[in-house]
Amino acid sequence: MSMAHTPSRFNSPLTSHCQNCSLSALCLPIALADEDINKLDQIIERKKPLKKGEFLFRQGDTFNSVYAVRSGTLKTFNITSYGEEQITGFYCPSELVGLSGIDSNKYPVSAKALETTTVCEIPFTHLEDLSVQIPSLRHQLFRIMSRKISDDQQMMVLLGKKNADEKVASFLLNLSNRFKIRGYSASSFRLSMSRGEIGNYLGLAVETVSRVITRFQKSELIHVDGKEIEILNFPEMQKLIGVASDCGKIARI
Amino acid sequence: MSMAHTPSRFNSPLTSHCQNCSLSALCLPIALADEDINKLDQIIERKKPLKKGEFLFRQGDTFNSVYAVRSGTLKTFNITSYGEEQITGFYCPSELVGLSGIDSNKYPVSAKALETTTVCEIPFTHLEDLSVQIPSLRHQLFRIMSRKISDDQQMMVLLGKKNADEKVASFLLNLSNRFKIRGYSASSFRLSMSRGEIGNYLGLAVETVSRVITRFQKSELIHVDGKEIEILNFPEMQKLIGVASDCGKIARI
DNA sequence: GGTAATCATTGATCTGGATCAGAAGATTCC
DNA sequence: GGAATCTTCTGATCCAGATCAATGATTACC
Repeated sequence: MSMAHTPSRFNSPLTSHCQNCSLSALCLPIALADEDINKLDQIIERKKPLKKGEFLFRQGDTFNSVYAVRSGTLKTFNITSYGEEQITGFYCPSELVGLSGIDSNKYPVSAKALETTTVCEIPFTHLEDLSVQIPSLRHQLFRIMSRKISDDQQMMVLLGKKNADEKVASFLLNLSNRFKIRGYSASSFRLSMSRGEIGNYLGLAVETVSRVITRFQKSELIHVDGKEIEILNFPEMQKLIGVASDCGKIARI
Repeated sequence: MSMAHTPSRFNSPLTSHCQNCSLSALCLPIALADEDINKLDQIIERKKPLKKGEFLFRQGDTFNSVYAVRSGTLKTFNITSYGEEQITGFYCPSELVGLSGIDSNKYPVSAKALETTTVCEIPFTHLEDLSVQIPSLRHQLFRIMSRKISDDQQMMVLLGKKNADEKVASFLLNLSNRFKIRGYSASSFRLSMSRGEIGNYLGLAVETVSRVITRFQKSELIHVDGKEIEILNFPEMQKLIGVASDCGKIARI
């Protein structure tokens, strides 16, 4: 399945194998033996890049694979009964899209590229088979799904309890953290989604997102230039979202 | 690990093994061979009932097991930075609690009984081991986690885009459906949670929940007597939440 | 079985963020 | 390169649902 001899598919010479991929430390094969990485490498297909606005898959399509983002950004979304879109997630490099399709064998959401985006396609039946042979891969897979569940639940807390300022601050710090984890700057980055998409995701109107961002800029929490964001005052931003490191203790009362 | 000879643990004679459990068709072992159900039965511990208000586990506790609800209801919740509780889910019989703890090896939420509740404890390392031996169990486990991810995303749509009427209607129909699946009446059931807990879960004030329920009753969509709910007009209720069976098509535009 | 505590309901008022409207910037695409 | 189409921003107005307040109805607990 490796692409090395399949010219019709996209294949950057330097990252055409999991071994050489710059994301290898972040992607699935954490701490896999060389031999195991080879096995994983065998089942992965590197697809040609998606252009902005192209679909990776559509709500209702038959589920066959999960996808690891290699570069670029994707959004996943539902279409509500009135035909409007509800964004359920943004996916950055090294993140896995499509896990929600396992249950019903259809993707319950659509996935669309926000900019030019490359992904690795991982046929799920192969991944499942491989997970039997490689215990650490299996455990990693359970962990990734578990992580997704707890992240989504955090998102439910955000949507249900937080006000506009807290929502936008949480969003920016969450992105910052994801960039940091993969070695990019935590304080300075580019938003690949529009204000409208941010609002849609956070349950806010575009105008509100715009106003909050302007307000944050005026109070020198962040500096904004179009889609370029710089976080100037981390402590204040964190105070805004109420970083509660002592949740466990409070819960104990 | 079977409880048959361990008097210190709760053990109803009729449901002390997975084979005899009335939930067997709903719980994990879908379509497992007898021999496989036996293996699963070996690792499961039947715990003594939780009384209303007791914790199954607390946010921050070390993760060891997932739990299948056998009778009663649980809620899971986070404590926000201001010490208020945010409910992230309700769990009915045959549903699995605790999956979000796999990733960090700690439960990221607390789980508390809403009424007298019995659970089966399933040590996760055993379950993982067993999932290697029994492919259908492994696949079922992936499906359950995948299902949880798509359900939570539906919940995000609800919290982000729906108004009070739609939220309450969705909540009632969702419960109705879960009761129906396990063979209880879909139209008549008892709410084990308070109005306050419903509001907390849906991102609404208690008063709003109360008013919506009263309004639904006045327009003869439902009949309410305290915690007893009867759904009188399913089509209208479904219209309210916009059952869109043609989402896939709309998404295609 | 009686008192305290919690829960549910209803009414009156207030407000955060939605909606409407318009005016600049950016992008896209012939 | 310029018209058409998005995107962002800002101001004015409005409203769904929060908050405040008060009174019954249940439930829990000595």
